[in-house]
Amino acid sequence: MMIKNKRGSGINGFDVPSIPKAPRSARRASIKRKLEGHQVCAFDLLAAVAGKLLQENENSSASSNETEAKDQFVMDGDSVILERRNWDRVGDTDFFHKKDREISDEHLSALSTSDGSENVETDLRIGISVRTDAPPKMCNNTKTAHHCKGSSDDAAGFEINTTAQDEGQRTGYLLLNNSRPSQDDQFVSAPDLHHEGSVKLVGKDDLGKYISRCSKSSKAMASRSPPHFGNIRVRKFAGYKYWKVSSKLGDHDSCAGEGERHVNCSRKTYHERDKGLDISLVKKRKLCDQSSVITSDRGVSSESFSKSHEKCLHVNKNSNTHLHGANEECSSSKNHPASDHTRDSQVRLSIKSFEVPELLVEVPVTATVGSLKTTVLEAVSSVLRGGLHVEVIVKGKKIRDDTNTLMQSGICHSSNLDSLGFMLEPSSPQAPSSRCQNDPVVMPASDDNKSSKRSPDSALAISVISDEPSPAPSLSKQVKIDHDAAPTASDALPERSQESKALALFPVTSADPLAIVPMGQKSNRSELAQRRTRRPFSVGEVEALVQAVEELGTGRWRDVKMRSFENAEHRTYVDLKDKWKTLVHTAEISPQQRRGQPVPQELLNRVLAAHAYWSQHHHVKSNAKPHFLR
DNA sequence: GTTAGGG
DNA sequence: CCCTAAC
Repeated sequence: MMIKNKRGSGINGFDVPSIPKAPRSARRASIKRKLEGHQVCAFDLLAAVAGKLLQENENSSASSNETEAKDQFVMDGDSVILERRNWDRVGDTDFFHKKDREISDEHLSALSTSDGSENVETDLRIGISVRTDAPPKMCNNTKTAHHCKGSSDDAAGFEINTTAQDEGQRTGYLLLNNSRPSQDDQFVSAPDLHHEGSVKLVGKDDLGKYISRCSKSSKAMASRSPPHFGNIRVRKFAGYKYWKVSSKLGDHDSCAGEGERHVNCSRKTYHERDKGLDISLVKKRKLCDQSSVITSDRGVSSESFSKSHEKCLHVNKNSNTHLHGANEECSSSKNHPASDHTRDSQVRLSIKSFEVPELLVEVPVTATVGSLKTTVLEAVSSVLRGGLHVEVIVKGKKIRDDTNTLMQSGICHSSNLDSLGFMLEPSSPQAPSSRCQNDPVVMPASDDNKSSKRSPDSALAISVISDEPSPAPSLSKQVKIDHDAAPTASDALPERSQESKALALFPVTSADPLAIVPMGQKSNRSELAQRRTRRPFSVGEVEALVQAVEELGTGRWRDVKMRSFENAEHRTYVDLKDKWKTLVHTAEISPQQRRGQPVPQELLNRVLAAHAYWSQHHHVKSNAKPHFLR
């Protein structure tokens, strides 16, 4: 089985870059991320751990009954501690007793770079303390997590328990089911998915409901039909559950009590609930001072954003109530009796789901379903391993300046919230370079500003590309066929190694067969529509283009397309027109000013000649060849 | 649907 | 590469 970048189709010996070349924006974001605060670190830590577990899970079938791992991650203020028993079995000993005050990407990466060769059942709990204004001693207030331990099944529960005394408590949960499907038929689509034909990778339920139920009756949870994923596309990967804000200082005690109760939730229930790959994240976190967010995974719309003037917030574990009255329960609202002014200054927002990086998976049609499942799992794990960070997207644009206020960013009125989106991005590009070629290779999809326009609930898409030239029609519905082989004359692909990096990023457009369908919202699709991945023209393509223009002129782009780029479906005639435009420009500037893949001067000379000719003979766009071609 | 040009 | 006006 081979997974590769879509653009790599037709290219043998696909060279997996050690560091996939992400668009500048992505790289910039990655760098920037390192400068961000604890929240992001905590967030990424969770993602990294999730990846770790998934990875292990993948290899866990042989020894599923082995000793249970019991570990703890604790982020204590600025520090991170991971305690994990028998962690050495998976080779991350060095990191996992690390207490480091510089939580860096490297650490997070280390956390998740185990080769996973050993099977370990995992049951982790993460305690995270996000310190804001609290003095250092407040770190001692961190609630150390305790696992939902118990049975030896292979589910894993994470808990985020954050405490900052001067801000009340914030507690959230990341629930990650690390179980493996025992049978293939567990990958059928869940009947309750919103969209048939799509596959969810995520737990659909609110963890709050889940845990609540778990607290009451583990039987009920155990009997629940599991969320599923399967088929070819994984549609949704993770939803961050609600968390509720209250400014009532007195509330956090009860909240903490709830949290403790959740902690005791039997891990077995997790396991029994989820077969297959199921990731549910319940998370609560303070985004910025005086701001709180209620999130749920119910859909896409952004409908509430609660901003508290208080510094106390706590988790409302009852998911059944999180959609209503959240804002009203903020003591700030109560303390300042629901003045319109107060309400106007607040934005309530419900994050129905996060968009996570797209993955591309390529498998031969002769691959087994089981191997496909493995591949998908690998894909997901790969992304999670790299860690994630959150991007905020307003009207299709990422808000990169974290210092902007919501108002400055246009996140203030409900009308604006329609175009508000969140996206999870890989913190660091995966570097599967060590893999042998036949191993599944998964790359995080590109981000750039392209994906920033993606539909907000386009959580996770995995495009499966067939090597078969003409797959069965029925298959073509589900399998994205790649016809992106370079056009006729571009076989040489001298820039191949360069391209192979860029290839790592291949977005799925909403029009693609495997595109993700918005769950609840359709109106903002245009604003969040996805931008195509940049695909530089190869020299061969340029030559083909020049040739065609020489013969057809500059006003017949559709003919050019049909003549020389008929099979290059990713090149529209507009693309060709644009490329010609840039070619002319390139030819007119000095070589020193040119950038990108060098175009042979000979070709540029032909560009200039053709451009000059057709500028003069614009009216002679007949079939007659220009004189310089005769 | 195409073309042309600005962004 | 996107968007849109103009055809």
